[in-house]
Amino acid sequence: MPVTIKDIAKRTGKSITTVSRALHGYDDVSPETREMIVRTAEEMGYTPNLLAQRLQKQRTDTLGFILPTFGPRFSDPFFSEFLAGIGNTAGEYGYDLLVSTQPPGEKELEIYRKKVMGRQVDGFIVVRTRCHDPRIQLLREMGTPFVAFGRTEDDLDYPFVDEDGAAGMSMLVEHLLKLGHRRIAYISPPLEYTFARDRLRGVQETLTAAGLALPEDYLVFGDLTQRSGLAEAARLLNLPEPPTAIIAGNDLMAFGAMSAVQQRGMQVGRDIAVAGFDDTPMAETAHPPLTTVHQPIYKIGRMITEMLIKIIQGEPLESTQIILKPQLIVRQSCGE
Amino acid sequence: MPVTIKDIAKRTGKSITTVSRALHGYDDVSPETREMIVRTAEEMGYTPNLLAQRLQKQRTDTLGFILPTFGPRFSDPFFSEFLAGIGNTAGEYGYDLLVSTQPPGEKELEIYRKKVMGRQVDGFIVVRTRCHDPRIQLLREMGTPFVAFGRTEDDLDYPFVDEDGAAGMSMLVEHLLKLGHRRIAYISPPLEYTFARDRLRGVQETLTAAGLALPEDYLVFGDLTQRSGLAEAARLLNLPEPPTAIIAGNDLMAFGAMSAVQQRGMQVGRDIAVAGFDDTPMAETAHPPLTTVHQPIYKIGRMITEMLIKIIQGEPLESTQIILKPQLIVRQSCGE
DNA sequence: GAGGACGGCCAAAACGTTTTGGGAGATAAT
DNA sequence: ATTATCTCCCAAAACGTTTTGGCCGTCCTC
Repeated sequence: MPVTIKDIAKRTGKSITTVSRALHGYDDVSPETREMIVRTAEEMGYTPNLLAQRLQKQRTDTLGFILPTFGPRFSDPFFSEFLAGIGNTAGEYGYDLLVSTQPPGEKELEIYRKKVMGRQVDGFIVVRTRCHDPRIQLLREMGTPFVAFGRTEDDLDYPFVDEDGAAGMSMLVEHLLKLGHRRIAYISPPLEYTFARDRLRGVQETLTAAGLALPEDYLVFGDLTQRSGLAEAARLLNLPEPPTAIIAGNDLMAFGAMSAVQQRGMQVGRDIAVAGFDDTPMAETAHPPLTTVHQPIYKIGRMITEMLIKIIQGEPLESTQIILKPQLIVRQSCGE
Repeated sequence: MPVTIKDIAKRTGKSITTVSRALHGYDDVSPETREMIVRTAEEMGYTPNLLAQRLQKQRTDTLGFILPTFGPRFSDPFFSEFLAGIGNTAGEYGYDLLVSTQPPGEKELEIYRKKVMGRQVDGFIVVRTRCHDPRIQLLREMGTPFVAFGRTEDDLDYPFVDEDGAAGMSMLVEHLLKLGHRRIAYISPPLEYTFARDRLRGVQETLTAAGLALPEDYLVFGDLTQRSGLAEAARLLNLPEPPTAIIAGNDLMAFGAMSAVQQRGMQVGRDIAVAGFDDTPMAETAHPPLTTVHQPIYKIGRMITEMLIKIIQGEPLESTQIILKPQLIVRQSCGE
């Protein structure tokens, strides 16, 4: 039903070859013929069949991205922003984006394999790397181009962009120390994520350097959601000697922690300090506005996508392993 | 480089046809040959080339979804949840999901057209319909299967799922009236969206029915972000006679409104009531927990995807236009 | 006027599948 | 012995492109 190149050939009386070449601006077709072909193609509403094009070209011009969803109430500002970054960039470069949703686990790898081996994508974007990330190992084995957001702890050589979470936490802890806090607790994301270890290390090292430590009961673990931030903060506040400052491993848990504080009638920023990590858009308009470490998620999405496209196209990269310096954003949630 | 069906044929000494048929379980190949072929295919690590398969089958098994992003700091829990719904469902049914990001406007329609005409997708999911939605008109014209989240005001016959926003707002307003509120303000999303008119109508009609009205200066407009909720609520609170209750057209703006209230040292739920719409996961853990109207976004994503797949596969639908009854979720942000 | 260069065009192969329409040989029915 | 019916298999066409290699004139050059 749709118009093919063959239809145009028939209509113009030219060969398929000539039509194809005319439409692609080759110079071995005369200007008049080209003009004529282009015009009829337009009239007939021709759009190339991308499947056929790709089969022939042996390239898909498609990037793969697997969204690690957790349960139905999946809602993380991190991902919408990141997705916007990679989506926009891919679009600008003429690439499509194939998105799958899959919680980490067994079937996850199967999807990666199938998309690659089925030649559905030219490359992958991997997000939220884990310490020993099977996805990275698989992609390396298969020789598929990919770029990751985050490092692993295996000493693998692969392209990534990451933010120096340890440095970020360090800045944050120093800030709190300077404000006089001595009892600082930390709600950590699950340690299977590399960024979680990284951030925890930053907290611990900075405290140690200051002659303090992170006591065992001041280190609790959440699952990155607001709900768990609330629950864990509540536990911290119930301690016989509760902390005067709570750092959360991401903004979402920090918001939860703020709610926990407020639920007991205390005031965030005055009675107790709360800080996050990520600087999601909500951090600015929360009450009180959240002190946090900025992570340019959108920009990282763009960078990763551009790197991946360059790799796919065989262009050289200036640097394949980029670690961004974090930036501390001081707002009111830790007081003055 | 990758293994093709031809390689298997060569290795097994059978024809391409037989290999293909064996792998698809046709019964005109003997059990022994089939077994042998399947085994070697596995040994050789064969994965069918989906491009070729699709070109031949004239189906893509892919659904299209265009994420309407607004600027780099795009972050809306609505979309992550919706995306999870459609992504999971598509995956279960063996469909891929092709996601583009594109702000509404000129180029938007071009993308829809290209994906359809380029035979990249079998159908589309349209989200956040507008009153006169050019996307719907285009898709209808092209005869592409699609299902929308939301209605339009043109009287077009197309499949959709929507929630009865007017009824939801009605319940919310009644709740506030019952609590004694008489000065109720509304922060509306842009009226180009059908759901915005719907919700506004619900607010106005219910107030009118109660012998009240929505005065002009109590009706303000935000852009669905938390930031604009904060700004507009601030304007409302600056009025000579400020409202005692603020309803926001979505949760995100409600959170902003809550911040605005708290910034002036007032207490949400005691000094002033704030309510939202959507019941995003954050509503539950905000402080105070937000009274809002529940919208089962994940489930709607699932429903829409299932409907679309049925349409594509030519199966009959029980109902093509579904309007869900909303549910009021009373929490503490409007007091007792 | 022979040789070469060039401009404009095209047939055919290729990409990796699935499907169509048989065909060969064995067994069963007449 | 002929015909019919299976069982197992295959060659070739098709899906819609791009690319390869070459062909046929015309125009120039010596």
